[in-house]
Amino acid sequence: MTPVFALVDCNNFYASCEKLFRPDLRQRPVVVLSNNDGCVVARSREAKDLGIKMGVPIFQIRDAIRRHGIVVFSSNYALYADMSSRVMRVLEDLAPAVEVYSIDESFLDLTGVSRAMALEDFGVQVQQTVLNWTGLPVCVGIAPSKTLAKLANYGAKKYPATGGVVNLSDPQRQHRLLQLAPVEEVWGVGNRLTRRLNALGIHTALDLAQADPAVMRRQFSVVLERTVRELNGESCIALEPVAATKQQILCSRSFAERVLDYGVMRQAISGYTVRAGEKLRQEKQTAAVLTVFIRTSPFNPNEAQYANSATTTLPFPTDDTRLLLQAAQKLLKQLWRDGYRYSKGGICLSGFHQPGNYQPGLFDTVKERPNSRRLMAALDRINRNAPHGASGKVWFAGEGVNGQAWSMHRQHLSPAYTTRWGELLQVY
DNA sequence: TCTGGGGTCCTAGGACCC
DNA sequence: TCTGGGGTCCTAGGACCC
Repeated sequence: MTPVFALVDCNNFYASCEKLFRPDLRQRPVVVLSNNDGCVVARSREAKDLGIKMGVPIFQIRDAIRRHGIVVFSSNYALYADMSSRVMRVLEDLAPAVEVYSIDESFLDLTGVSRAMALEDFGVQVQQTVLNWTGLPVCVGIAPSKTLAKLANYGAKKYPATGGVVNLSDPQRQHRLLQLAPVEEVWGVGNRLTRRLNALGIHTALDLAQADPAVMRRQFSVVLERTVRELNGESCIALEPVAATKQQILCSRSFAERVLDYGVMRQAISGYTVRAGEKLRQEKQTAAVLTVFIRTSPFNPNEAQYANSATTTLPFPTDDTRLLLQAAQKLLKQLWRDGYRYSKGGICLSGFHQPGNYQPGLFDTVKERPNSRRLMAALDRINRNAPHGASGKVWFAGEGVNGQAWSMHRQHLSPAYTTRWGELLQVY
């Protein structure tokens, strides 16, 4: 049976989440900022229509914000993650198999559904149900490959006459949309590839679909060959309903203010390390490799630049924050150079093993401390149940105890409407 | 003055093996 | 003068995604 995929994608997801709890903003332009209130990462329809570009630094559009009364939010990931899981639960109710692809997108397996009902009707039903049950608008693209389903979704968003549902099962409709779509809209074709493809005279998705897969493989890679095949309706990328286990865990932040002091940097890196350890234990993994990196801002060419990273292999894979902290602090000491205005730092864990599933070397003498497992579990339990803010939490001294000058700016944060009792929406 | 965070996969090249 | 062939594994870097 030929496979059928749907891509369901929330419209302007972060902006829609913010609007959901602020009916007064229904017709107003809204933007959501990245961490640290740095740049624009989501825009409502109205903000897009005003020409606000994705990724633009906030300080460059201060005028437009004032002139048009654009409403600005800091990103509120607790809210978005919660709304996301609500949407995904609805989709899981409706479709036989779901692959959660990102915070605001899922692929559905609709193979065989057309025997029961028209695919367009199914798409509309998905759209209506998600809207009714979560309040969030979505678009649906349906096609015989994931790449075409993405493109169908692009069509559904781009052309309002579609009502937000596009079914590309029919080859003639495929052909028409491929002709209209610029090649950079194809899933897997980014900036660099677009430039190289344009140079070869490939400008539309149709041009790419008609290219020779073997030539694309030779000149580019097996990835692009697959894209070409997928654009022709040949499914090469399967639905993966079960999320693959992670291969790395990264924790990094830009600092609210430039860091010049080693002690401050040490606190920041320690904080990221603690957070990475929590994520690691959530994943039920242990890590054997740890990388620390620090850098100055690359945006100011007049300033002295320094960016460097250091990696170490731990004596054995561990999820014990104490050992991660030791390793991270040692690496930071190697990396640190006085006299720079650091803008960002972070740590990355990799080389994962399942706990207890590791073959030590014959002459290894170091072992996990006996209380490690229970201590970390207790730590996680306390911090998970602690009220928000520092009170009631336990932490490592290395994270620092007083005001953290490096921690994020979030000047325009909305309440945690759905995840904190104290911040429930109130209706008078 | 001010520019996000967290991931994945592929490839080329070097080290090393017999 | 003239120095093989075939393979694996690892890593860094580059591309992509949202």
